Amino acid sequence: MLDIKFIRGNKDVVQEGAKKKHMPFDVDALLVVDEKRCALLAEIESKKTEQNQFSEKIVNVSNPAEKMKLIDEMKVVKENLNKKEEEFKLVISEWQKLMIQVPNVPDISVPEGKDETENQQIKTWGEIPKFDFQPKNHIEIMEGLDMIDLERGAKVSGFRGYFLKNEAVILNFAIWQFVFNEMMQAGDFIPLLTPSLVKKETLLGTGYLPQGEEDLYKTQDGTYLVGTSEVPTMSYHSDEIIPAEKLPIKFLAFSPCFRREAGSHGKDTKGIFRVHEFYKFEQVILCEANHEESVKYHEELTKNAEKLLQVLQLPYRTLLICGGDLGLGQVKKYDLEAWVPSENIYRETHSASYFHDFQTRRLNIRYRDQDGKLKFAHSLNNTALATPRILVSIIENYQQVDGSIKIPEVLQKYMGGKKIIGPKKV
RNA sequence: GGAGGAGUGGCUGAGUGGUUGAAGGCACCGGUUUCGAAAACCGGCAUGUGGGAAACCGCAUCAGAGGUUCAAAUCCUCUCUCCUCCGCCA
Repeated sequence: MLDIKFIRGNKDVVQEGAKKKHMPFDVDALLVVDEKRCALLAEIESKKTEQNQFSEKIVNVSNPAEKMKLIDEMKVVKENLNKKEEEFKLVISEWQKLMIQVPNVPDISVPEGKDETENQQIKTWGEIPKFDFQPKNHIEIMEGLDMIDLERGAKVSGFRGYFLKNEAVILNFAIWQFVFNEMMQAGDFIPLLTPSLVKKETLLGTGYLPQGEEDLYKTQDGTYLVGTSEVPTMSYHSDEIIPAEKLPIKFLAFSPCFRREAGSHGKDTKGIFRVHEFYKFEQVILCEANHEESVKYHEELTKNAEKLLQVLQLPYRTLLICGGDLGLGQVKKYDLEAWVPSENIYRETHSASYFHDFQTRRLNIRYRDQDGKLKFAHSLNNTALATPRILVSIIENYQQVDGSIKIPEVLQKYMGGKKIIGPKKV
């Protein structure tokens, strides 16, 4: 959510921002409603002043007849007030509806573009592996080593269901250990194991609702399954005033993640690249309300993730996300994509964005500034690592001609020194 | 799942229809005192929003939403959260 005062004073900036994000939003329409709201509010307030003054009089009058007369007079004032308040209810609900739809203004450095096809590659790292054999995809490799059961996954869980088996499980645990240890060394992150079942407000607060309803699983109790631990983690400090000296607060959050993938029908229907449930370590930062701070930590979060891919020796590239591919609240976003040999392309593994105070305004997360003023903090987040998706890249890049998989060096110590998975004995 | 109890400012805690944004205490900030500190004493101390150059003034806020009333922290309804007891349970 943006500050209405900011919107009033910078209506062109906000409108241009929406345009850059290719989001249909009419700032003028909002401002018309806002004006109505302000006018009605002023009217109601002056009527209430009158009412309050009358109340005071009524209290101080001892003569019963006079008191009755005043009360009768008040009834008229009250009736008028009620009418205005009914009117106001309609206006305010319209206003609120519009307010939560105002897109945050993208940074000046965000490139123009209508959708993901116009994102800009700004960096590549690592050497794309050359195989002297036809590389298999992760499904073939994993099935060949009895590491996955997709058929039974579908039988038990439905479309996009999967079982990881045997070494895949060990590898997965090794990755978690690795990520956790690396990240804990990387900085002052507070490890957090979060709920994955959350209340609606958390999703509104982080900006996943109202727009993203169809991609969320909802329970019969009105709660939702999160698509990322960013949601509970950001909500952790909601409605709080954080002591300024505690900022920045950095979380390394972990949770299962659930996504309906409603907008991705027919995409990546095989394997474990796109699944309905997965696990993710997420980096979340709350910092002072200052653009430079946000930028600084955005780069830091991105570097942390890059470091993990580099240590895993996975070739990747960094994308600067264009306006049309940004979310409602995002100011700027980098995606990291790791190399997938079977498809001969890079595919997304990380997404780093910052929001300024868009989320904290909705979640009411504040701190007291040096000059004693309460301010909404800034928020940012980035993936640390998600499984099983990262397995796709690891397994495909590390595959051997005999169908076995070399284990990335940094993971070996988490797998009892094992250096290779397979090949399967016949 | 059943039966009860509770939710007031940074904390504690009074307040059960009428100058209550809310007593008292603690914490915090300023001052007096002191060589300095502690103690004591004096003063200040919520947030949001509208107006104003400012002083200051209006409105709202006592978990949240709605209702009753001329008037609600106080009465009624629903929701949320917490506590106690019983049942069930990884």
